[in-house]
Amino acid sequence: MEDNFFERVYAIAKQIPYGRVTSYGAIAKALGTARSARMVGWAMNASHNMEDVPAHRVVNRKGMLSGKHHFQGTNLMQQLLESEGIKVVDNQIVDFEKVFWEPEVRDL
DNA sequence: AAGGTGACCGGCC
DNA sequence: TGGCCGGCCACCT
Repeated sequence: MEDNFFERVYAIAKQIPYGRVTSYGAIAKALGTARSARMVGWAMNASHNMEDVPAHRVVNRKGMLSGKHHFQGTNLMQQLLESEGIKVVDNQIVDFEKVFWEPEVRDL
């Protein structure tokens, strides 16, 4: 699966610690393509096949569960986050700044 | 090959 | 984070 860009995104997503979340832009930035945050989201879309990718820990910069609509259950994403101790209210992560985790920038 | 799309971001009102 | 607009990059048909 080392075909392309997706692999990069997955590598970062897998590094997200338990009980922490990050944003698409942060991942994009770590990849060196900060402006293509959209591409990160697109990559996450394909992450449905990758069980190792905790896509539920990836939200937009506002801390809103923008991608929850793409999960199986309507509230699955929120359930997973709360299960990790992250408070979620109205599709928005509470204390987003506190649980936010910035991925390490790895230059390949 | 060209055009459309997307789980976004930043800027501005 | 109230809402709208443009840009940006890779993927798909």
